[in-house]
Amino acid sequence: MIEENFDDINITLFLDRLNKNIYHNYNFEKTVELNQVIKVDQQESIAGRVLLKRTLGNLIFMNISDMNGNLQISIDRSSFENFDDLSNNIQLGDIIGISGITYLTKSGELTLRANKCVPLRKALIPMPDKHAGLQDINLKQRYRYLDLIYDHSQRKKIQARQLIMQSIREFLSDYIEVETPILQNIASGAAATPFSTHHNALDTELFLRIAPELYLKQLLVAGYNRVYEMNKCFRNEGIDTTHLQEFTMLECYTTYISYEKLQDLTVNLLQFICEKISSIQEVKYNYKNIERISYVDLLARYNINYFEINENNIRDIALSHNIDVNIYKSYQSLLDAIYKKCCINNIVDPILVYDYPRHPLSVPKDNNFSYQFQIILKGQEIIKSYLELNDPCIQYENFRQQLDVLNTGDTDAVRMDTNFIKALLYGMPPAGGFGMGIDRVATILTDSDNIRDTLLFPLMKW
RNA sequence: GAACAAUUAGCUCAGCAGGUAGAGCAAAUGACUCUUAAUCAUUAGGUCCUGGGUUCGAUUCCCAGAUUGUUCACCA
Repeated sequence: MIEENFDDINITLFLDRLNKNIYHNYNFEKTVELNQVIKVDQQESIAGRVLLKRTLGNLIFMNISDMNGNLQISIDRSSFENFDDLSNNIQLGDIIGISGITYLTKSGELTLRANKCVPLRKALIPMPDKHAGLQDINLKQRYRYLDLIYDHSQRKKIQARQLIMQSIREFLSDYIEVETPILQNIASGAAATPFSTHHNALDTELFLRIAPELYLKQLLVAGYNRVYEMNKCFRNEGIDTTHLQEFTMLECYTTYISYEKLQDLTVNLLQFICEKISSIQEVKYNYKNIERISYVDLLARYNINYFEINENNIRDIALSHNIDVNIYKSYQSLLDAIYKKCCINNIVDPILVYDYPRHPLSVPKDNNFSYQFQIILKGQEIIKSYLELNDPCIQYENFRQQLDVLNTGDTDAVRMDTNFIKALLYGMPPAGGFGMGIDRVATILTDSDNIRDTLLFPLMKW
Protein backbone atom coordinates (compact mmCIF):
# COMPACT_ATOMS: atom_id res chain seq x y z
CA MET A 1 0.00 0.00 0.00
CA ILE A 2 1.41 3.33 -1.04
CA GLU A 3 0.19 6.35 0.83
CA GLU A 4 0.67 9.89 -0.31
CA ASN A 5 1.21 12.44 2.37
CA PHE A 6 -0.24 15.84 1.65
CA ASP A 7 -0.08 16.98 5.25
CA ASP A 8 2.04 19.96 4.45
CA ILE A 9 -0.41 21.30 1.90
CA ASN A 10 -3.22 23.27 3.42
CA ILE A 11 -6.22 22.16 1.35
CA THR A 12 -8.37 25.07 2.50
CA LEU A 13 -5.91 27.35 0.75
CA PHE A 14 -6.98 26.31 -2.65
CA LEU A 15 -10.65 25.65 -2.01
CA ASP A 16 -11.18 29.31 -2.89
CA ARG A 17 -9.38 28.79 -6.12
CA LEU A 18 -11.17 25.52 -6.84
CA ASN A 19 -14.39 27.53 -6.92
CA LYS A 20 -13.00 29.31 -9.93
CA ASN A 21 -12.86 27.76 -13.36
CA ILE A 22 -10.11 25.19 -13.64
CA TYR A 23 -9.00 25.63 -17.19
CA HIS A 24 -8.49 22.77 -19.61
CA ASN A 25 -7.26 24.44 -22.74
CA TYR A 26 -4.49 22.70 -24.61
CA ASN A 27 -4.61 24.09 -28.12
CA PHE A 28 -3.40 27.64 -27.70
CA GLU A 29 -0.42 28.41 -29.91
CA LYS A 30 1.81 31.38 -29.30
CA THR A 31 3.55 33.14 -32.17
CA VAL A 32 6.43 34.79 -30.33
CA GLU A 33 8.36 34.75 -27.10
CA LEU A 34 7.60 37.53 -24.66
CA ASN A 35 10.88 39.32 -25.33
CA GLN A 36 10.25 39.24 -29.08
CA VAL A 37 7.33 41.64 -28.85
CA ILE A 38 9.02 44.91 -29.70
CA LYS A 39 6.87 46.83 -32.23
CA VAL A 40 3.42 48.43 -32.19
CA ASP A 41 0.57 47.47 -34.49
CA GLN A 42 1.61 43.84 -34.59
CA GLN A 43 -0.83 40.95 -34.30
CA GLU A 44 0.75 38.46 -31.89
CA SER A 45 -0.11 35.56 -29.65
CA ILE A 46 1.80 35.23 -26.40
CA ALA A 47 1.47 33.11 -23.29
CA GLY A 48 2.86 33.05 -19.80
CA ARG A 49 2.16 33.45 -16.12
CA VAL A 50 0.19 36.37 -14.71
CA LEU A 51 2.41 38.04 -12.12
CA LEU A 52 0.65 41.38 -11.74
CA LYS A 53 -2.96 42.35 -12.33
CA ARG A 54 -4.55 45.78 -12.13
CA THR A 55 -8.28 46.02 -12.58
CA LEU A 56 -9.66 49.45 -13.39
CA GLY A 57 -13.33 48.71 -13.74
CA ASN A 58 -13.79 47.93 -17.38
CA LEU A 59 -10.09 47.71 -18.17
CA ILE A 60 -7.55 45.23 -16.87
CA PHE A 61 -3.79 45.39 -17.14
CA MET A 62 -1.72 42.31 -16.49
CA ASN A 63 1.97 41.56 -16.61
CA ILE A 64 2.73 38.23 -18.23
CA SER A 65 6.10 36.67 -17.49
CA ASP A 66 8.31 33.69 -18.09
CA MET A 67 12.05 32.94 -18.31
CA ASN A 68 12.24 34.82 -21.63
CA GLY A 69 10.85 38.10 -20.43
CA ASN A 70 7.67 39.88 -19.56
CA LEU A 71 4.99 41.89 -21.30
CA GLN A 72 2.05 44.01 -20.31
CA ILE A 73 -1.30 43.08 -21.78
CA SER A 74 -4.63 44.83 -21.53
CA ILE A 75 -8.17 43.47 -21.64
CA ASP A 76 -11.10 45.81 -22.07
CA ARG A 77 -14.78 45.12 -21.69
CA SER A 78 -15.70 46.28 -25.16
CA SER A 79 -13.66 43.42 -26.69
CA PHE A 80 -15.03 40.60 -24.57
CA GLU A 81 -18.57 39.32 -23.99
CA ASN A 82 -17.22 37.23 -21.09
CA PHE A 83 -15.29 40.13 -19.56
CA ASP A 84 -16.72 39.56 -16.08
CA ASP A 85 -15.77 35.88 -16.16
CA LEU A 86 -12.22 36.70 -17.19
CA SER A 87 -11.92 39.49 -14.67
CA ASN A 88 -13.17 37.28 -11.88
CA ASN A 89 -11.41 34.04 -12.73
CA ILE A 90 -7.90 35.07 -13.71
CA GLN A 91 -5.78 35.33 -10.58
CA LEU A 92 -2.13 36.00 -9.93
CA GLY A 93 -0.12 32.97 -10.92
CA ASP A 94 -2.49 31.69 -13.59
CA ILE A 95 -1.05 30.80 -16.95
CA ILE A 96 -2.90 32.39 -19.84
CA GLY A 97 -2.62 32.83 -23.57
CA ILE A 98 -3.35 36.18 -25.21
CA SER A 99 -3.80 37.20 -28.83
CA GLY A 100 -4.07 40.80 -29.85
CA ILE A 101 -2.46 43.84 -31.36
CA THR A 102 0.38 45.77 -29.78
CA TYR A 103 0.04 49.45 -28.97
CA LEU A 104 1.53 52.09 -26.69
CA THR A 105 -0.38 53.07 -23.58
CA LYS A 106 -0.83 56.69 -22.56
CA SER A 107 2.30 56.38 -20.46
CA GLY A 108 4.16 54.89 -23.42
CA GLU A 109 4.46 51.24 -22.47
CA LEU A 110 4.33 48.64 -25.20
CA THR A 111 1.23 46.59 -24.51
CA LEU A 112 -0.70 43.81 -26.17
CA ARG A 113 -4.39 44.70 -26.41
CA ALA A 114 -6.19 41.38 -26.18
CA ASN A 115 -8.84 40.37 -28.62
CA LYS A 116 -8.57 36.76 -27.44
CA CYS A 117 -7.78 35.55 -23.94
CA VAL A 118 -7.46 31.85 -23.18
CA PRO A 119 -6.86 30.80 -19.58
CA LEU A 120 -4.55 27.78 -19.84
CA ARG A 121 -3.87 26.63 -16.30
CA LYS A 122 -4.83 27.84 -12.88
CA ALA A 123 -2.42 28.33 -9.99
CA LEU A 124 -4.33 26.51 -7.26
CA ILE A 125 -1.93 27.47 -4.49
CA PRO A 126 -1.53 31.20 -3.79
CA MET A 127 1.69 32.61 -5.18
CA PRO A 128 4.40 34.24 -3.02
CA ASP A 129 4.36 37.97 -2.42
CA LYS A 130 4.12 39.57 -5.83
CA HIS A 131 6.93 41.95 -5.13
CA ALA A 132 9.19 40.28 -2.57
CA GLY A 133 8.82 36.71 -3.86
CA LEU A 134 10.49 34.16 -1.61
CA GLN A 135 13.01 35.53 0.88
CA ASP A 136 13.43 32.60 3.23
CA ILE A 137 16.57 30.81 2.06
CA ASN A 138 15.08 27.51 3.09
CA LEU A 139 12.03 28.08 0.90
CA LYS A 140 14.09 29.58 -1.92
CA GLN A 141 16.12 26.37 -2.21
CA ARG A 142 13.27 23.98 -1.51
CA TYR A 143 10.89 25.58 -4.00
CA ARG A 144 13.38 26.79 -6.57
CA TYR A 145 10.70 26.88 -9.25
CA LEU A 146 8.95 29.63 -7.28
CA ASP A 147 12.19 31.38 -6.47
CA LEU A 148 13.11 31.55 -10.14
CA ILE A 149 9.80 33.22 -10.97
CA TYR A 150 10.61 36.18 -8.75
CA ASP A 151 14.35 36.37 -8.05
CA HIS A 152 16.13 37.69 -11.11
CA SER A 153 19.55 37.59 -9.47
CA GLN A 154 19.04 33.88 -8.89
CA ARG A 155 18.02 33.47 -12.51
CA LYS A 156 21.21 35.21 -13.51
CA LYS A 157 23.35 32.85 -11.48
CA ILE A 158 21.77 29.87 -13.15
CA GLN A 159 22.15 31.53 -16.51
CA ALA A 160 25.83 32.15 -15.83
CA ARG A 161 26.32 28.52 -14.92
CA GLN A 162 24.65 27.46 -18.14
CA LEU A 163 26.84 29.86 -20.08
CA ILE A 164 29.97 28.44 -18.46
CA MET A 165 29.04 24.91 -19.50
CA GLN A 166 28.09 26.08 -22.95
CA SER A 167 31.35 27.96 -23.43
CA ILE A 168 33.36 24.95 -22.28
CA ARG A 169 31.68 22.82 -24.92
CA GLU A 170 32.37 25.52 -27.46
CA PHE A 171 36.03 25.77 -26.44
CA LEU A 172 36.40 21.99 -26.63
CA SER A 173 34.60 21.70 -29.94
CA ASP A 174 37.39 19.60 -31.46
CA TYR A 175 37.23 17.20 -28.52
CA ILE A 176 34.80 14.32 -28.23
CA GLU A 177 32.38 14.45 -25.33
CA VAL A 178 31.74 11.04 -23.79
CA GLU A 179 29.77 9.52 -20.95
CA THR A 180 31.38 6.97 -18.67
CA PRO A 181 29.73 4.99 -15.87
CA ILE A 182 28.43 6.74 -12.81
CA LEU A 183 27.66 3.46 -11.07
CA GLN A 184 31.00 1.78 -10.59
CA ASN A 185 32.38 -1.34 -8.95
CA ILE A 186 35.32 0.60 -7.55
CA ALA A 187 35.18 4.33 -6.91
CA SER A 188 38.69 5.38 -7.81
CA GLY A 189 40.41 8.22 -9.62
CA ALA A 190 40.47 10.52 -6.61
CA ALA A 191 40.90 10.44 -2.86
CA ALA A 192 37.40 10.73 -1.41
CA THR A 193 34.69 8.75 0.34
CA PRO A 194 32.11 7.41 -2.12
CA PHE A 195 28.38 6.83 -1.79
CA SER A 196 27.59 3.15 -1.94
CA THR A 197 24.49 1.40 -3.16
CA HIS A 198 23.31 -2.08 -4.01
CA HIS A 199 22.34 -3.55 -7.34
CA ASN A 200 19.56 -6.06 -6.73
CA ALA A 201 19.72 -8.05 -9.95
CA LEU A 202 23.48 -8.47 -9.79
CA ASP A 203 23.42 -8.69 -5.99
CA THR A 204 26.53 -6.59 -5.76
CA GLU A 205 27.70 -3.46 -4.01
CA LEU A 206 28.21 -0.50 -6.31
CA PHE A 207 29.57 3.00 -5.78
CA LEU A 208 28.72 6.34 -7.26
CA ARG A 209 31.80 7.65 -8.97
CA ILE A 210 34.00 10.20 -7.28
CA ALA A 211 35.77 10.96 -10.57
CA PRO A 212 35.59 9.77 -14.19
CA GLU A 213 39.37 9.79 -14.56
CA LEU A 214 40.24 6.11 -14.89
CA TYR A 215 37.54 5.41 -17.45
CA LEU A 216 38.55 8.39 -19.54
CA LYS A 217 42.14 7.19 -19.55
CA GLN A 218 40.95 3.81 -20.78
CA LEU A 219 39.57 5.70 -23.75
CA LEU A 220 43.06 7.04 -24.39
CA VAL A 221 44.18 3.43 -24.56
CA ALA A 222 41.36 2.89 -27.04
CA GLY A 223 42.81 5.56 -29.30
CA TYR A 224 40.83 8.68 -28.50
CA ASN A 225 43.21 11.61 -28.67
CA ARG A 226 40.99 14.38 -27.38
CA VAL A 227 38.19 13.45 -25.06
CA TYR A 228 36.26 15.03 -22.22
CA GLU A 229 33.35 14.43 -19.92
CA MET A 230 31.33 17.02 -18.05
CA ASN A 231 28.93 15.40 -15.65
CA LYS A 232 28.04 14.67 -12.06
CA CYS A 233 30.37 13.15 -9.52
CA PHE A 234 29.49 12.29 -5.94
CA ARG A 235 31.43 12.43 -2.70
CA ASN A 236 30.00 11.33 0.60
CA GLU A 237 31.58 14.07 2.65
CA GLY A 238 30.76 17.28 4.43
CA ILE A 239 28.55 19.95 2.97
CA ASP A 240 29.54 23.58 3.25
CA THR A 241 29.63 26.72 1.17
CA THR A 242 32.30 25.30 -1.14
CA HIS A 243 31.49 21.58 -1.13
CA LEU A 244 28.58 19.63 -2.55
CA GLN A 245 27.78 15.96 -2.21
CA GLU A 246 26.79 16.01 -5.89
CA PHE A 247 28.80 18.24 -8.17
CA THR A 248 29.58 18.73 -11.82
CA MET A 249 33.09 18.03 -12.95
CA LEU A 250 34.79 18.58 -16.24
CA GLU A 251 37.64 16.21 -17.04
CA CYS A 252 39.51 16.61 -20.29
CA TYR A 253 42.36 14.58 -21.78
CA THR A 254 44.73 15.36 -24.61
CA THR A 255 47.31 12.91 -25.92
CA TYR A 256 50.82 13.89 -26.98
CA ILE A 257 50.71 17.31 -25.32
CA SER A 258 53.62 18.97 -23.55
CA TYR A 259 53.50 20.20 -19.97
CA GLU A 260 53.69 23.80 -21.21
CA LYS A 261 50.97 23.34 -23.84
CA LEU A 262 48.77 21.74 -21.22
CA GLN A 263 49.19 24.85 -19.10
CA ASP A 264 48.35 27.03 -22.08
CA LEU A 265 45.24 24.97 -22.73
CA THR A 266 43.83 25.40 -19.22
CA VAL A 267 44.71 29.09 -19.05
CA ASN A 268 43.07 29.67 -22.41
CA LEU A 269 39.97 27.81 -21.29
CA LEU A 270 39.62 29.89 -18.14
CA GLN A 271 40.12 33.08 -20.11
CA PHE A 272 37.58 31.94 -22.69
CA ILE A 273 35.01 31.29 -19.98
CA CYS A 274 35.66 34.65 -18.32
CA GLU A 275 35.29 36.45 -21.64
CA LYS A 276 31.95 34.77 -22.26
CA ILE A 277 30.68 35.49 -18.77
CA SER A 278 31.71 39.11 -19.00
CA SER A 279 29.09 39.50 -21.71
CA ILE A 280 26.38 39.14 -19.08
CA GLN A 281 28.11 40.39 -15.95
CA GLU A 282 31.32 41.89 -14.69
CA VAL A 283 34.18 39.51 -13.91
CA LYS A 284 35.96 40.95 -10.90
CA TYR A 285 39.18 39.03 -11.34
CA ASN A 286 42.23 39.84 -13.42
CA TYR A 287 42.02 36.85 -15.71
CA LYS A 288 43.80 38.38 -18.69
CA ASN A 289 47.31 37.95 -17.36
CA ILE A 290 47.59 34.79 -15.34
CA GLU A 291 50.88 34.48 -13.50
CA ARG A 292 52.64 31.11 -13.48
CA ILE A 293 54.74 30.26 -10.46
CA SER A 294 56.20 27.05 -9.12
CA TYR A 295 54.89 25.46 -5.97
CA VAL A 296 58.22 25.98 -4.22
CA ASP A 297 58.40 29.63 -5.25
CA LEU A 298 54.85 30.24 -4.10
CA LEU A 299 55.69 28.83 -0.68
CA ALA A 300 58.79 31.01 -0.62
CA ARG A 301 56.67 34.05 -1.40
CA TYR A 302 54.88 33.38 1.87
CA ASN A 303 58.17 32.82 3.70
CA ILE A 304 58.12 29.05 3.69
CA ASN A 305 61.21 27.26 2.49
CA TYR A 306 60.09 23.92 1.09
CA PHE A 307 63.54 22.39 1.33
CA GLU A 308 63.88 23.18 5.01
CA ILE A 309 60.74 21.25 5.88
CA ASN A 310 61.28 17.70 7.02
CA GLU A 311 59.71 14.97 9.12
CA ASN A 312 61.24 16.43 12.27
CA ASN A 313 60.13 20.04 12.05
CA ILE A 314 56.90 19.95 10.04
CA ARG A 315 54.70 19.69 13.13
CA ASP A 316 56.33 22.76 14.65
CA ILE A 317 55.95 24.68 11.42
CA ALA A 318 52.29 23.71 11.24
CA LEU A 319 51.76 24.69 14.86
CA SER A 320 53.35 28.07 14.22
CA HIS A 321 50.60 28.69 11.67
CA ASN A 322 47.82 27.63 14.03
CA ILE A 323 47.17 24.33 12.29
CA ASP A 324 45.79 21.51 14.38
CA VAL A 325 48.52 18.91 13.87
CA ASN A 326 46.50 16.09 15.41
CA ILE A 327 44.00 16.05 12.55
CA TYR A 328 46.51 15.43 9.80
CA LYS A 329 47.88 11.94 9.85
CA SER A 330 50.54 11.99 7.18
CA TYR A 331 53.44 14.24 6.27
CA GLN A 332 51.85 14.93 2.90
CA SER A 333 48.52 16.01 4.33
CA LEU A 334 50.25 18.23 6.88
CA LEU A 335 52.30 19.85 4.15
CA ASP A 336 49.15 20.36 2.14
CA ALA A 337 47.45 21.99 5.12
CA ILE A 338 50.32 24.44 5.53
CA TYR A 339 50.27 25.22 1.82
CA LYS A 340 46.52 25.88 1.83
CA LYS A 341 46.45 27.92 4.97
CA CYS A 342 49.50 30.05 4.20
CA CYS A 343 49.34 30.42 0.43
CA ILE A 344 46.05 29.45 -1.18
CA ASN A 345 43.82 31.34 1.20
CA ASN A 346 45.58 34.59 0.29
CA ILE A 347 45.14 34.28 -3.45
CA VAL A 348 42.38 36.22 -5.19
CA ASP A 349 43.23 36.72 -8.86
CA PRO A 350 43.83 33.57 -10.87
CA ILE A 351 47.32 32.13 -10.67
CA LEU A 352 48.82 28.98 -12.09
CA VAL A 353 50.97 26.98 -9.67
CA TYR A 354 53.12 24.24 -11.19
CA ASP A 355 55.32 21.35 -10.02
CA TYR A 356 53.31 20.07 -7.11
CA PRO A 357 54.50 17.34 -4.78
CA ARG A 358 54.07 13.87 -6.19
CA HIS A 359 50.58 12.57 -6.75
CA PRO A 360 49.59 8.91 -7.30
CA LEU A 361 48.10 9.47 -10.77
CA SER A 362 50.57 11.92 -12.29
CA VAL A 363 53.98 11.62 -13.95
CA PRO A 364 56.79 12.19 -11.44
CA LYS A 365 59.31 14.90 -12.33
CA ASP A 366 61.86 13.96 -9.71
CA ASN A 367 61.84 12.49 -6.23
CA ASN A 368 59.85 15.36 -4.81
CA PHE A 369 57.64 16.77 -7.52
CA SER A 370 55.41 15.75 -10.37
CA TYR A 371 54.28 17.34 -13.60
CA GLN A 372 51.21 18.73 -11.96
CA PHE A 373 49.77 22.20 -11.77
CA GLN A 374 46.65 23.93 -10.53
CA ILE A 375 44.91 27.18 -11.24
CA ILE A 376 43.87 28.94 -8.08
CA LEU A 377 41.10 31.54 -8.05
CA LYS A 378 39.78 33.31 -4.99
CA GLY A 379 41.45 30.86 -2.64
CA GLN A 380 40.09 27.81 -4.40
CA GLU A 381 41.67 25.23 -6.65
CA ILE A 382 39.45 25.38 -9.69
CA ILE A 383 41.60 23.54 -12.21
CA LYS A 384 43.88 20.65 -11.41
CA SER A 385 46.02 19.26 -14.16
CA TYR A 386 48.90 16.89 -14.71
CA LEU A 387 50.70 14.75 -17.19
CA GLU A 388 49.05 11.38 -16.83
CA LEU A 389 51.06 8.55 -15.39
CA ASN A 390 51.06 5.78 -17.99
CA ASP A 391 53.69 3.45 -16.51
CA PRO A 392 51.65 0.49 -15.19
CA CYS A 393 54.39 -0.58 -12.79
CA ILE A 394 54.72 2.80 -11.09
CA GLN A 395 50.94 3.18 -11.14
CA TYR A 396 50.53 -0.20 -9.48
CA GLU A 397 53.10 0.69 -6.84
CA ASN A 398 51.31 4.03 -6.20
CA PHE A 399 48.03 2.21 -5.71
CA ARG A 400 49.78 -0.16 -3.31
CA GLN A 401 51.02 2.77 -1.25
CA GLN A 402 47.51 4.24 -1.20
CA LEU A 403 46.27 0.90 0.13
CA ASP A 404 48.59 1.37 3.07
CA VAL A 405 46.98 4.75 3.70
CA LEU A 406 43.54 3.14 3.57
CA ASN A 407 44.68 0.48 6.01
CA THR A 408 45.56 3.14 8.56
CA GLY A 409 41.84 3.94 8.73
CA ASP A 410 42.01 6.99 6.52
CA THR A 411 39.15 6.55 4.02
CA ASP A 412 40.52 9.20 1.71
CA ALA A 413 43.01 7.60 -0.59
CA VAL A 414 42.92 6.62 -4.24
CA ARG A 415 41.59 3.09 -4.42
CA MET A 416 43.32 0.30 -6.32
CA ASP A 417 41.74 -0.38 -9.69
CA THR A 418 43.30 -3.43 -11.31
CA ASN A 419 41.16 -3.09 -14.44
CA PHE A 420 42.80 0.26 -15.01
CA ILE A 421 46.25 -1.27 -14.47
CA LYS A 422 45.38 -3.89 -17.06
CA ALA A 423 44.49 -1.16 -19.56
CA LEU A 424 47.82 0.55 -18.85
CA LEU A 425 49.60 -2.73 -19.51
CA TYR A 426 48.30 -2.59 -23.07
CA GLY A 427 49.85 0.86 -23.35
CA MET A 428 48.38 4.32 -22.83
CA PRO A 429 49.84 7.11 -24.96
CA PRO A 430 51.46 10.01 -23.16
CA ALA A 431 48.76 12.51 -22.31
CA GLY A 432 47.85 15.47 -20.21
CA GLY A 433 44.56 15.94 -18.47
CA PHE A 434 42.79 18.45 -16.34
CA GLY A 435 39.74 18.59 -14.12
CA MET A 436 37.60 21.56 -13.27
CA GLY A 437 34.82 21.96 -10.73
CA ILE A 438 32.01 23.66 -12.62
CA ASP A 439 30.03 24.56 -9.52
CA ARG A 440 32.98 26.30 -7.92
CA VAL A 441 33.82 28.28 -11.01
CA ALA A 442 30.18 29.31 -11.27
CA THR A 443 30.12 30.27 -7.59
CA ILE A 444 33.17 32.48 -7.90
CA LEU A 445 32.29 34.10 -11.20
CA THR A 446 28.74 34.88 -10.07
CA ASP A 447 30.12 36.27 -6.82
CA SER A 448 27.93 33.92 -4.81
CA ASP A 449 28.37 33.27 -1.11
CA ASN A 450 27.27 29.67 -1.34
CA ILE A 451 27.98 27.00 -3.95
CA ARG A 452 24.32 25.95 -3.67
CA ASP A 453 23.30 29.24 -5.29
CA THR A 454 24.56 27.87 -8.59
CA LEU A 455 22.29 24.82 -8.44
CA LEU A 456 18.73 24.62 -9.68
CA PHE A 457 17.75 22.17 -6.97
CA PRO A 458 20.21 21.87 -4.09
CA LEU A 459 19.77 18.79 -1.93
CA MET A 460 17.37 19.38 0.95
CA LYS A 461 16.31 17.15 3.78
CA TRP A 462 12.55 16.59 3.59
C1' G B 1 31.23 16.82 14.29
C1' A B 2 31.05 21.85 17.37
C1' A B 3 29.27 26.81 18.39
C1' C B 4 25.85 30.58 17.30
C1' A B 5 21.26 32.26 14.98
C1' A B 6 16.44 31.76 12.71
C1' U B 7 11.38 29.40 12.52
C1' U B 8 4.67 34.03 13.92
C1' A B 9 -1.42 34.14 8.27
C1' G B 10 -0.23 31.35 1.50
C1' C B 11 4.13 35.12 0.94
C1' U B 12 7.04 39.40 3.16
C1' C B 13 7.58 40.96 8.04
C1' A B 14 6.16 43.44 13.01
C1' G B 15 5.07 42.17 18.11
C1' C B 16 4.72 39.99 23.11
C1' A B 17 10.08 42.76 29.90
C1' G B 18 4.86 35.97 30.69
C1' G B 19 -1.91 37.57 30.22
C1' U B 20 -5.16 33.66 23.55
C1' A B 21 -1.22 38.01 18.19
C1' G B 22 -0.82 42.69 14.02
C1' A B 23 0.41 45.06 9.13
C1' G B 24 1.34 44.89 3.73
C1' C B 25 0.66 41.72 -0.38
C1' A B 26 -2.28 37.47 -1.92
C1' A B 27 -7.80 35.80 -1.37
C1' A B 28 -13.39 37.20 -1.01
C1' U B 29 -17.19 41.36 -1.85
C1' G B 30 -17.92 46.22 -3.88
C1' A B 31 -16.25 51.04 -6.70
C1' C B 32 -13.28 52.59 -10.84
C1' U B 33 -11.57 52.36 -19.02
C1' C B 34 -4.59 53.84 -19.35
C1' U B 35 -2.64 51.31 -14.71
C1' U B 36 2.93 50.22 -13.53
C1' A B 37 3.97 46.62 -6.48
C1' A B 38 -2.63 50.83 -9.49
C1' U B 39 -5.97 53.05 -5.81
C1' C B 40 -10.17 53.10 -2.19
C1' A B 41 -13.82 50.56 1.21
C1' U B 42 -15.38 46.06 3.66
C1' U B 43 -14.54 40.74 4.95
C1' A B 44 -12.23 36.31 6.03
C1' G B 45 -7.68 34.02 7.20
C1' G B 46 -3.17 31.65 13.06
C1' U B 47 -1.10 24.36 16.26
C1' C B 48 3.25 31.80 16.96
C1' C B 49 8.14 24.65 14.08
C1' U B 50 7.35 20.03 17.49
C1' G B 51 7.48 17.71 22.42
C1' G B 52 8.35 18.24 27.51
C1' G B 53 9.23 21.58 31.94
C1' U B 54 8.54 26.09 35.17
C1' U B 55 4.03 29.03 36.01
C1' C B 56 -2.61 30.50 38.01
C1' G B 57 -1.35 31.29 32.84
C1' A B 58 3.92 30.03 27.75
C1' U B 59 4.04 32.22 21.09
C1' U B 60 7.37 34.71 24.86
C1' C B 61 11.38 31.74 30.00
C1' C B 62 14.12 26.68 30.49
C1' C B 63 15.31 21.67 28.35
C1' A B 64 15.16 18.29 24.27
C1' G B 65 14.19 17.52 19.12
C1' A B 66 13.26 18.99 13.75
C1' U B 67 14.50 22.03 9.60
C1' U B 68 17.43 25.97 7.62
C1' G B 69 21.54 29.41 7.70
C1' U B 70 26.47 31.28 9.27
C1' U B 71 31.28 30.31 11.29
C1' C B 72 34.92 26.63 12.65
C1' A B 73 36.69 21.65 11.85
C1' C B 74 36.78 17.54 8.33
C1' C B 75 36.70 16.45 2.87
C1' A B 76 41.12 18.73 -2.87
